[in-house]
Amino acid sequence: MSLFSLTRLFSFSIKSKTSKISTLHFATTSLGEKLDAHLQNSPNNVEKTLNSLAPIKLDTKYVNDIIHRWSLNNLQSGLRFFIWAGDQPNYKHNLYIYNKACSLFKIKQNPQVILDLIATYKVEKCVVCVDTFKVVLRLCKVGGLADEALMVLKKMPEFNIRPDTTAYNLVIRSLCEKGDMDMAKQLMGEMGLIDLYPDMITYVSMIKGFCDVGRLEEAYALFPVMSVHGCYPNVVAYSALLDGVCRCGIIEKAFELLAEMEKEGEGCRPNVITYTSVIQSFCEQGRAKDALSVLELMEVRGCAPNRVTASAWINGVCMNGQLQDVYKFIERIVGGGSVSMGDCYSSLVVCLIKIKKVEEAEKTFRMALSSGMKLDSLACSMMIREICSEKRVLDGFCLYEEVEKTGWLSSIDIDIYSILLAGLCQKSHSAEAARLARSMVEKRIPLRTPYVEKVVEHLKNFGGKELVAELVSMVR
DNA sequence: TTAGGGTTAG
Repeated sequence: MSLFSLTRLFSFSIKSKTSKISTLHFATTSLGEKLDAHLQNSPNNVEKTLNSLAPIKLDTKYVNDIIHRWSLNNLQSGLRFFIWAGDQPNYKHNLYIYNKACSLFKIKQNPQVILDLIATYKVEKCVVCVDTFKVVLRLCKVGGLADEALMVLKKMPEFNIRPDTTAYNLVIRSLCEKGDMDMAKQLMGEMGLIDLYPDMITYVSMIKGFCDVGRLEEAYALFPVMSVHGCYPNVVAYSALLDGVCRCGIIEKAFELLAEMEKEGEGCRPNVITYTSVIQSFCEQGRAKDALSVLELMEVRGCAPNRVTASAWINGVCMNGQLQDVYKFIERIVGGGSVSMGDCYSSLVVCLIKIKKVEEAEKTFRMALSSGMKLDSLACSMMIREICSEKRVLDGFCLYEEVEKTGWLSSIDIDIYSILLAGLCQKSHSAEAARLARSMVEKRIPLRTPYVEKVVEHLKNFGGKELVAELVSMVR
């Protein structure tokens, strides 16, 4: 089928979509245009102009639109608008918009823009406050600009602004993420010079930072220090340390820490996620026996494992080729009552596919299906996809129909439908293809673009014009 | 939104 006739089939849906988009765009940009005009008249001191226009009702979409426009032709003003906006009452930037600003203003490639911005504030004698700086620091943090964050922090006194604990924490966190622990440590020490004290957030950042670079002893050493300063370690602090200890593979220390957390009681006690992370970490290092000990420990402590715990363990055992242990384990964990058989077998099927034991995966899948287990959507998607990739599209389709009969296929990966349909068409299984196409139309499941031509070519002869048109109108 | 968490494909 030619591209032209395909386009004609599409034309209705495309037209209606475009008109909707352009109206929307127009509505938001008209405000932006107004702002443009004002700022063109007074390009200096953007903030003053913005304040004179206030109140402007800000939301993420509006801010997104403005920074988008200005990043193209007026980068500095765009950045200044962004900083200004982040400090307005009744509006806060979210992480999405910070990331967006980072990429639009090319902060990472050109960190100098941040320093230029501060210099401009100085020259134009802009009215800035501690919260203005915190928006800048947050932008640095999101962009991974630890050194620039530090420079910005050091500039604050020149504006007669005293940084607060949050400002310090933002910079310390940036330095920790960069792995510059010496500077982070130094900065933590400098807080005292202006009568600030590290708080729980400072300490957790430092613990995590030390662990990330393998300086475990220094992470440990923070615990007595923080207690002396009235910051009593909580489960967050302990978990950060535990995570570091696990990643370093120091098994005994991990058990010691788990015991200590339990002993410390309320606020420190490990929970299901704590234990599961440890199990996962041990499994990754091929320590299935130790992972099992953790599982026993959580049972003793009355902390019920969940499907993620089970999955971590099954994954570990499969990767180590100890498949014979898996079935015993599943019996055991399901016996505990907190995880279903279907969840365990779903994880098993996924693992088997990952280690390329596809035949065993299929056997397991069919066995689980016939014993009435509810397999999850990932297991179903991966199994069917795998069968299709072996050129057994009809088998894949039969399995799909079988699973569908059970009534729990609602969340299967929608790409699978296109893969099946295209495969059926290619192999001229016309009756099955038409059946699947009708069911896709009924469920409003879109046909994926790359498969359109192949499917349309075949179905127009066997499925009927109406069916094809409906299918094509839903392409995404 | 100043700290933290867990699995899984293409």
